[in-house]
Amino acid sequence: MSEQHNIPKVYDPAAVEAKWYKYWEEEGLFHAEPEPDKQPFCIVIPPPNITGQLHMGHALDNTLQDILIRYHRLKGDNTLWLPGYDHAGLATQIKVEEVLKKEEGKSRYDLGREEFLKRVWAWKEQYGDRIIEQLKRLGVSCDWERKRFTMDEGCSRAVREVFCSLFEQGLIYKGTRITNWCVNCNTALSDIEVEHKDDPGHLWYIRYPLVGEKDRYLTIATTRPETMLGDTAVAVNPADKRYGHLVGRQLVLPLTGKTIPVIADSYVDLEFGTGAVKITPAHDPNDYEMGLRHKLENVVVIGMDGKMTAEAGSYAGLTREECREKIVADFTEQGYLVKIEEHAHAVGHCQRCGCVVEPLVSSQWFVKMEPLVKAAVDCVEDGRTQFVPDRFVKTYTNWMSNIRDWCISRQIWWGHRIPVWYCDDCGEMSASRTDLTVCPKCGSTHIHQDEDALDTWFSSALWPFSTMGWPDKTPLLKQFYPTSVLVTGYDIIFFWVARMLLMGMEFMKEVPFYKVFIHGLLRDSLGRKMSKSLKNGIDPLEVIDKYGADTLRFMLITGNTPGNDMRFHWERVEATRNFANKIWNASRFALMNMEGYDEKAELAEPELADRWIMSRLQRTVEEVTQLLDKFELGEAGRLIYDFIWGEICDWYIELAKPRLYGRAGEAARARAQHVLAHVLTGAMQLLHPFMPFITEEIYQCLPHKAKAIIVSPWPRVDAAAVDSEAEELMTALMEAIKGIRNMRAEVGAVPSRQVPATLLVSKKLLAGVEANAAYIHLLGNIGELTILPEDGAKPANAMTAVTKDIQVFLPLAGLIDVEKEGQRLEKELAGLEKELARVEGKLHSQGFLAKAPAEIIAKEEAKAAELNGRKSALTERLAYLKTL
RNA sequence: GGGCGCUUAGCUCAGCUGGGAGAGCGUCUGCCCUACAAGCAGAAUGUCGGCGGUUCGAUCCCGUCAGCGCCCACCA
Repeated sequence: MSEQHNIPKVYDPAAVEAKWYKYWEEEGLFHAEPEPDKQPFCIVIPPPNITGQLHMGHALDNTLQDILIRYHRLKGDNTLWLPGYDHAGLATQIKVEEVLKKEEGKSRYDLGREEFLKRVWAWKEQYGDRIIEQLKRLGVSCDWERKRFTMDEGCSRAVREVFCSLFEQGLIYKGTRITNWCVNCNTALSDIEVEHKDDPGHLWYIRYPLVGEKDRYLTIATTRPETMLGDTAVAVNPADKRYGHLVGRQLVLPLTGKTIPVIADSYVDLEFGTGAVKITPAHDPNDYEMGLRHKLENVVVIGMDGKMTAEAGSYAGLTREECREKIVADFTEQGYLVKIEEHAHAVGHCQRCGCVVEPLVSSQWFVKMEPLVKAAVDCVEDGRTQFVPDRFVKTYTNWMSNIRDWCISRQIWWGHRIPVWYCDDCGEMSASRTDLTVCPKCGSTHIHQDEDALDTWFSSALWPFSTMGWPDKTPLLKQFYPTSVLVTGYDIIFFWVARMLLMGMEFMKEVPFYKVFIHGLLRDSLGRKMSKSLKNGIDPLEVIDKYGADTLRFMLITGNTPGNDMRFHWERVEATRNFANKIWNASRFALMNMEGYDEKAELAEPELADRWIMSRLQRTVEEVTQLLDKFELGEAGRLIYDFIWGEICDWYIELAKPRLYGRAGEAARARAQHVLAHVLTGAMQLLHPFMPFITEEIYQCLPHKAKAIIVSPWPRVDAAAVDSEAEELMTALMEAIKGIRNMRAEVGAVPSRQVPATLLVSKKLLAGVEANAAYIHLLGNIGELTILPEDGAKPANAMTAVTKDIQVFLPLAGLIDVEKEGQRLEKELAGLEKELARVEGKLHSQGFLAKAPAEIIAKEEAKAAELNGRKSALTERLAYLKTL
């Protein structure tokens, strides 16, 4: 914008954004060092996956963080936004395996662990920074010098420390039990990585013959007939009179010839199905528990690959699905099938690949949750960590109080390898902070490390302190832990927020963050989740390319409220782009009229518009500050929008034009320039957290003190500049001008011609209106203006607008349609009377007068007086019209 | 089976400590006036989902019903 005479009419964000981002970064303005005597403000970024591409969710999440960060930086806090990325174990491994398959036709097993990991690291080096570069385009002001990675040396050391510490306390253990197994990804999963969907299915009723009794059966109902090959019992409820006599008897397991017992267990629901349940301990979590209670055998008929095992006899080798089909066919053929019912039930799917999760027995590592939960729940319940909005506290505590042990081992290679070594000689199992080569117990060198890697979320859980140098006691930790705010979507409260609280409380003995600011999901214009498969995702980079990052950012945070989902509409992008352009043009206007501006020039006394807009700026600063402190970013944005467009542009600039054009002399011009520059600068500072680029560009062109707006001081409320008197008078004038414009538009024929007008003004404002009559001339396009006290003579044959303090008469003789004007006034009167009736109803109510606060009563009384005044003026006018 | 959210103008949504219903887009009317037609000026449109309750007063608090959506949950 430096070439003031050639400033383009349309704002072009591309060049501006690249220029300022480079400048901020090169000047080190994002960087923070611990400064113990300053108020810290810190956010750790939710680390994006190295496989990631920027999507709208990131754009929203990071815009929110950047707004908070920039706001606090302006407020003078020692502000650190600590960035980094996540190795995303399974996701990344799958991605690299895909590439490997496609390009070389090989699997990871073909390469072997070591070679494969080299490939993943290479992939990370090549593509890992892609999303970082994309984030930069959004304008995020992270301290890139401190960029961390969940698998860098420091974070890995923290992972080891935490693992070993929990292991030593017995809070990490290895156990053989039934866990969620993805037969496609070939790994165990934690409970929350399984997505339950209600799938339409069937309930098959099958009869199991009683041993030694011809034609006597016990009929069971199942949703998974193929697991019957692994049945080791049938259970009934001990209170079930229908089956009491069968408990202890033996049944023939159809198709196998095996015999299994009928057992009694109160877990069984009498109402469901037939009240008799087949028990498959190896393939169902409930049955597994029951198997333990009754010491039943686990017969594994489904393998880790999702295919039937040798135990399945003639069904071996079939997939689960094929086997089900065949079993049902065999049942039917052999007469065991009684009936089939439609039955929708929840089926677990792998979050990553979508296939049906199989509960299987395997040996896995778990974190024992119960001893950790209390501290993590207490700190939220007592408010040491607060959720915004706070309804998510309930979501969090509910989940935490029902939590089961966390399965942390994954049968993958990419990630933190479990730091446990097994001795082949003495059988000792040792967890170690450093790699072992000899068995600590027997000294044998025949040891091997556990093959599995940790759940990605294990390292994410440590992120707020592992990135600050823990387990060392670093200055960074001292200054910035606990962090100030964590910003994330409600969809990862369990995956991440909860785990950070658990680990933070355990290892730091302090909350990891004081606030959790939760936002919703971005959806497409039809309200659908944006997804790759639907191809309905909007690429944030496309929006930035077409409209600029400022526009995307402002669009994302306005018109929606914390924790709620939001739809993406291109129309809203355009509307926001228009706002950016409006700002651009207002600034362009200011600069074009700042020529010869001298900060030391003699200034004329401020006039009404100056006092008014300065006062409005103060109030806007105050409100915006309060809203930002409450995380109500959308409302804050709206207020700034209204101030800039609705007050600076629509009124102040228009009123300042005569002076800016030099028609009132140099001192008056300087005053207008001074005020416009001041107000615009203040508005840019308020807006900077939301729209960093355009505000920097404009700030740099206006007279400024700080080296850049990004490090300028946040506007402070200047009580002396608040001027209620000016606001009242200005409001009255604006009302009158709107009344005039309204009447002119009604008539339609005289918009461009100056017309005379008469004003009757309340005593209180009479002098003020007289002194500022020029505003009415200018914005009402009024020629000769007669200003009289409120009891002055009303002009005949004129249109009338009655406002609180000013009655306006436009003598549009010959132009007004008496009948139409009468209708217009009748309509206004009707609305007014309705309102008056409501107010007076209140004022006549004893209850209201007795119980309402005095200030409300006074307000209602003032309202009644005003409405009465307007009513009599209107009535008078109507009576007059009828005489014409 | 629990828990939560939403229902406000034609559309998308604001409206946070209960006191005269708002914005953007769209629609209609008039304007290329020396910042901006991505603009200016004006207008129209709402039993704030239904029903009860609390209150002097409810879009806002409580209860209930309805519709939509989400999350959690080991009843085959």
